[in-house]
Amino acid sequence: MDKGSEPVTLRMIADEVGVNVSTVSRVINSSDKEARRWASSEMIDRIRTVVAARGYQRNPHAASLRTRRSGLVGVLVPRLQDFVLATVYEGIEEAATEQGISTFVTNSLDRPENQASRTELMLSRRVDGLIFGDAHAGDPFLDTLAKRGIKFTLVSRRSGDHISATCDDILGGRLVAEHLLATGRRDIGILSGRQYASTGNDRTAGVVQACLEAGIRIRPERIVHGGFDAPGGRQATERLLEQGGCPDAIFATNDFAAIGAMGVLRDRGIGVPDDVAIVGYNDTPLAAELSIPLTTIHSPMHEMGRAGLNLLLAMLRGEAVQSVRLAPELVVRASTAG
Amino acid sequence: MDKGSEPVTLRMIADEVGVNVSTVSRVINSSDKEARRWASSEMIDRIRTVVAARGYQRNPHAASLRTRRSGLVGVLVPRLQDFVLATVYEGIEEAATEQGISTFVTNSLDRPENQASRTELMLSRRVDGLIFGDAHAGDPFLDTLAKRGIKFTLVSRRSGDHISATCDDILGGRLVAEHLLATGRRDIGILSGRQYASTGNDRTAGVVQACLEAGIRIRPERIVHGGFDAPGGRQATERLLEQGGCPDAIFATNDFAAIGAMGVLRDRGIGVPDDVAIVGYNDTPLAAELSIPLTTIHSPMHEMGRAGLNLLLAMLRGEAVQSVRLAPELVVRASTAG
DNA sequence: ATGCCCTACACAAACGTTTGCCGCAAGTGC
DNA sequence: GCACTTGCGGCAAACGTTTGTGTAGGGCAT
Repeated sequence: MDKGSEPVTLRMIADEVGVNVSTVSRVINSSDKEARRWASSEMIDRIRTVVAARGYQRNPHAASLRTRRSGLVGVLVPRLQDFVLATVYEGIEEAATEQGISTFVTNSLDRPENQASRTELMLSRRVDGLIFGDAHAGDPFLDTLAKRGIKFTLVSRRSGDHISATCDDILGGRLVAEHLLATGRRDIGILSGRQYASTGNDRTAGVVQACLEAGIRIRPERIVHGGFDAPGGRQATERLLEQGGCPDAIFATNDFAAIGAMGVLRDRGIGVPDDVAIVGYNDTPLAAELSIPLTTIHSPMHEMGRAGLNLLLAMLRGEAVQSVRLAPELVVRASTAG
Repeated sequence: MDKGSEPVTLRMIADEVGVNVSTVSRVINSSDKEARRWASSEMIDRIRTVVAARGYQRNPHAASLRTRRSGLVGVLVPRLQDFVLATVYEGIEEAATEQGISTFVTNSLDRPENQASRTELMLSRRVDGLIFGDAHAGDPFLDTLAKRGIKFTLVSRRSGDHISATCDDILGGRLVAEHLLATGRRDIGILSGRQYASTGNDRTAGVVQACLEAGIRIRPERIVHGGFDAPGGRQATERLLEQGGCPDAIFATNDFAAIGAMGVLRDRGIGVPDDVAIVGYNDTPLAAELSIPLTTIHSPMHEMGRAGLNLLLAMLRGEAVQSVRLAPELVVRASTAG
């Protein structure tokens, strides 16, 4: 449309219509019916057509300066390379676009110093609120943030009583345990992920609970921590195997960690699923494409992101909100067959 | 620091120091030496200390309104879930943060209507420039954008004469061909990716060139198109195999497509690398963890992102810039052994 | 005719910066 | 003694919105 020319302003269209900018502003920012409070029907039409004809676009800086709202939210994730968080962010961004707001996203690499500095950076950009995908359990950082009056929600991981949109990971863990027990497995090893992530902790807790209810106790050395990626899964699995015998099932709290685990087992000539069953988590598209298709838990990552953003928006509107817990779903494939 | 109180403004610190806001502004926005043009050394010190003590943060909306520069750049990618583009974006974001600017990123899903609408959305947010990771070869969209005077650069894919930061994909293709030929392969099938992506096209062209120079002609039906993910690679491979016999090597222009290809071969009982060698592209972390570790081309994804942003910034400063072509590197693993 | 309430706008003051220009005093050269 | 620079800083006008308040004119009841 306009070819590099000056952007059209409220005043320009006000002049063209022969009316004050205030009237134009009100008409633009009101619904059809609401606008009638401020202008006659004909005037509304004239303004609307001129606005459309000139291709007027509100200057968001001027508007934000005046209203003290930016329509911006900041998103912190451990790492965007991680398929899971990337998907969650896609959900956030999709919902944000629907609501006419924009998002900044950045990696914290799960390092506290980054979380703090990146948060301040977001705040200096005057975001209206924040979404954290990298919450650390028991970290006072979020508490102090809340005390400063900063609005935020959590996605993927939960922490304390802060509002969050997560998968019901405890239930997810239970589903895994029930499936493994039903298929005759009795000695379950768990790649539990990072100690500070509620995701791995809850999934692990779910397995432990369900096993206990079935009369099976999981020994502490069967639970190992490590990164949520393939190399992390590899290392964790090696530590697991070195600590005395091979379990007959391994639950990786993340599909990528499961892939790393399968690498180790292949190297050692341990058969999957004959010698040991493997279960992942998140139902990554890769899970179905692996040499040995992976049994896993489908988690609503996209929906978690959407919910996280909508919760934040509700908070910003001053509504009382409650955390959202979405349902996981078991997907059985070859890695636990037989 | 400040506990939810009113944000501190330029006027507040000006009043506290007992000086005009203009002076404070100039001191803040100048280097140590430059500031001496506007204030005495003692005054500079006093202003600096008060600014630090009060924790002053410039209001970017007010500044942008005045300067008509936002310090924002928009980034369009096909999909953030894609590891490759996520990594490129990490590079962009990292470089952006270093330069004190912020980025919006959004998915276009490689659909032209999204590219257009998302671009307009970014522009309505008053971005200073754009970075496209989803350029379509021969698409006039970018040309019209350039004609409108909008500044942008391309990453990952190139298109026309627009400034871009890419991997030297033709060279990458040649490296693959040379390796396969050297290890005795003669009949190469290529999963070429999307027709509109220069990445797949250039990589394919590189193979074809190198083979031709070695006196080997690749038949057109050996080149199949498809998605850059695992399911895409699976489908493309199936079409490839149905078109008459199995080649003794398959070059997937993307690691994930290679994984899909390996799935098909496994299903059909075709041995890798004995019956057919497989090569991927990008050297994803997963490549080394697969059941059959994947020979692939390492491409500087992160660096591409950094270069793309720095090129854009140079353009915005009005400098004359040239496209950047980064070097690929062959990584040999088991999938082409023997 | 008076008072009053609508409708349909207009006025103007912010919001917090940046930046062109002006001014004053002290120094400088002659 | 003069004109002239130079150093240091103030003044005020923008940038483009939003929003509280003001106000004409018309209709209505009294």
